[in-house]
Amino acid sequence: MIRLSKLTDYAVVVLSRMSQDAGAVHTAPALARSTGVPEPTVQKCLKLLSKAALVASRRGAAGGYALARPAEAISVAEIIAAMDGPIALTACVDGASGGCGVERVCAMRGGWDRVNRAIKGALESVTLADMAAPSCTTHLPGALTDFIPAGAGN
Amino acid sequence: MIRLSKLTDYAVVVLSRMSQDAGAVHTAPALARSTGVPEPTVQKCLKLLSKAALVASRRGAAGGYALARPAEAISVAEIIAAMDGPIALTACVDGASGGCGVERVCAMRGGWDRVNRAIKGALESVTLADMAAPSCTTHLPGALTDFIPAGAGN
DNA sequence: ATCAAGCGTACCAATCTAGTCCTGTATGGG
DNA sequence: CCCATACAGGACTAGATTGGTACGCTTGAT
Repeated sequence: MIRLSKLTDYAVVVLSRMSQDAGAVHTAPALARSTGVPEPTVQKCLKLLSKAALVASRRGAAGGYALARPAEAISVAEIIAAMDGPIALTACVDGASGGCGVERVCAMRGGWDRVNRAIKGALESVTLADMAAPSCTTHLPGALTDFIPAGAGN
Repeated sequence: MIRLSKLTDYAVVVLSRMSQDAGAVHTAPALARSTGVPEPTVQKCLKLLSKAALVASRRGAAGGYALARPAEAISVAEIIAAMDGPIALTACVDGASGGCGVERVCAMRGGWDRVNRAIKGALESVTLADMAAPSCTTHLPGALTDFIPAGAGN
């Protein structure tokens, strides 16, 4: 399974929570309370997100975090890149020239690159607004089931 | 980084090596020698691949492995599924109902599913033949660089 | 019968991730 | 002016996952 780190998952949750009051300043403890994610983890997420300039931080007594951009302008690809680093499938890709000792392997990097680009495109086409938005509307009981194509995911 | 396991990477290498003599029977030690991948690892890969019916195994003294299908009929998605299991980004997706304890999170599963499907499509569109073939043609220098999001510090 | 080669399982080691905590710094209110 | 609040940054620990290895068993040709 191609695994996405939990931190990224949490980040999406936190960001989508923030997008419900876009422009408002949210403190880390408040976000932890409203999302159910442990507070230290929320802080860790927000720190990484602020480093990536996806959220704006304000220090001090009345401080907190706010979305740096509207939710429509934040892609899932950016969130993943902020949390997990560059989006790449293979170790060969991220500049590790010494990593893959087998040289003849590299002959197929072009193929991986093609896959990588397709995946990146898929991730960029989904915004935070898409994830957070009328979720309750689409999230009917059982709606998820037929949302998944037959045989997909396996 | 969305990480693909090394086993999968090795599997592609081994399979592409086998596709150079499609139809022939290759022994695990011979494949290990010709690819540079450690022999036990090759064995592990081939076992998983034979379980997934991507390669046909032949036991006994003159045994070995052969591609079960022509390289054009084997997609990267199948290889990944054989090695790493179902293709899915989040833990929520693969049937783990108790996995994500935060219920309000699940409101956005529809969004993840959309991403998952796009990724799966991308992986299915690339075949083993595409990976093994004249890849050097498509592997332009720098093509990889602009794939990685700018400022995505690891 | 013997030997080569795959099959299966279990096991160990290394790596990576998740989660926590601590110390510092800035801001605003009393 | 002082203190409480909240972010910033890093270090650290525990856990899980993965990669790699080692055994013994089964199969089939010679």
